[in-house]
Amino acid sequence: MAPADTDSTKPAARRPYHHGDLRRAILTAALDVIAADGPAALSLRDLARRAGVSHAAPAHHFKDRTGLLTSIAAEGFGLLATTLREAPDLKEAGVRYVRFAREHPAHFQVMFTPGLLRADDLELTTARALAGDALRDSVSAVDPGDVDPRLAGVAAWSLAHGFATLLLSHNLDGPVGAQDPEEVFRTLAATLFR
Amino acid sequence: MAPADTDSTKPAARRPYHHGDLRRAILTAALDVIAADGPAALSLRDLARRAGVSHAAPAHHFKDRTGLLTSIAAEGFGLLATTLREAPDLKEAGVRYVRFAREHPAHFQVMFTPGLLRADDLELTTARALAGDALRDSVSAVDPGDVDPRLAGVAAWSLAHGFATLLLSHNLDGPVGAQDPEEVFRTLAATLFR
DNA sequence: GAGGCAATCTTGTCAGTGTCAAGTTGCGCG
DNA sequence: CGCGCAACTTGACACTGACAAGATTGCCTC
Repeated sequence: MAPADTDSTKPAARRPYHHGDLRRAILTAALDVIAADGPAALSLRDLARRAGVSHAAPAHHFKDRTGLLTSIAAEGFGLLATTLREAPDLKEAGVRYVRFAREHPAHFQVMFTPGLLRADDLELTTARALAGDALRDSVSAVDPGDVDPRLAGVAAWSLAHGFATLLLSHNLDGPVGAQDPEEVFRTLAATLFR
Repeated sequence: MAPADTDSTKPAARRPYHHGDLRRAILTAALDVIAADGPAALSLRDLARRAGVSHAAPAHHFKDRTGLLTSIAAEGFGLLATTLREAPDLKEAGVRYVRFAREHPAHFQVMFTPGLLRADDLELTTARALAGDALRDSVSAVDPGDVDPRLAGVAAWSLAHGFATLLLSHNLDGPVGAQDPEEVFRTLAATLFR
């Protein structure tokens, strides 16, 4: 309850005002709820309660329920873009795509559910474009071979996205079992893209 | 508006009672809403209004909002199973998987969003198992070659599912463009599984 | 260093929703 | 003929998202 650090030096970024970092608090609480019970279980009032603020406080940071989810999606695409950029080659990019979905299930789920998002939001569209660029670059880095690069991109993305989605929806619990999903995907991609 | 057939012969199945086939009416209305605006936009009271019944009527056929969605998912898995059974080979099964997603977007969406469903529902689990069997049979029909058939199944499913999902979430509007998605998937599968 | 200003948060309210409980209707079957 | 049961209605309650209007507080300027 009592402030742990009363030193006057402001850490680095803007520490907003008089209550705390509400925006971030609500975001992380929302991510918890979504990861546990899906976006449908998310309630602004519940998030406000968890953060110890009044029921209308969230609306000031994210206007809407849709606004909150859109912010989450934008953040997700940003994270995904940097993740893909760190991959040395295409196959590894796929592995990290799957890892991203497992480590950020809430982001992932929201990112690919357009019905929840404000499609024309600027932050969202730019972040998504950035992630798209990262994916395209990964594809073009591979030896062009004889296939249409755009088709190859769709193939790689479909494979990784399908695997990740089925994984999150517990549809691979049987086939994959106790094995490490990333390793399964690695061998899968290797046999397919040989 | 007026009943077209007033003949006393009951068609074949149980024509319920004094109002009409409410269960089916609510199901199809729900599918319309979900296809248009996603499962989040679905309201039992709205469905009741469309069917011209009182707000609590749907609860008698599907207990819950979750119950309604679970029924939709079960129906979807049933449809998917028969669809897959009709395919001559594995690649064609993939094509029909994609076609299924396009023709039944509401079913597809709900089927793979576990947060909306009653996971232990009997109808659902049996229908899902049936679809799983159909998929497995399609995979085992192909020349076993040198790869683990279970891995091959996961690969094929991931590819088709990822493609379908990305298609429905409008993430392939750019790369695929005006081309026929099924044809794109066909060539994609051909180059990948050569 | 004092005043004001804008961002942040609160309080109050409204329509809409899911769900439960209890009543009503009407068909079918004995 | 009447009785039972499934299908539906009516009513109520707690909860939610959204909006409007007011209160608080940190910061910036002069």
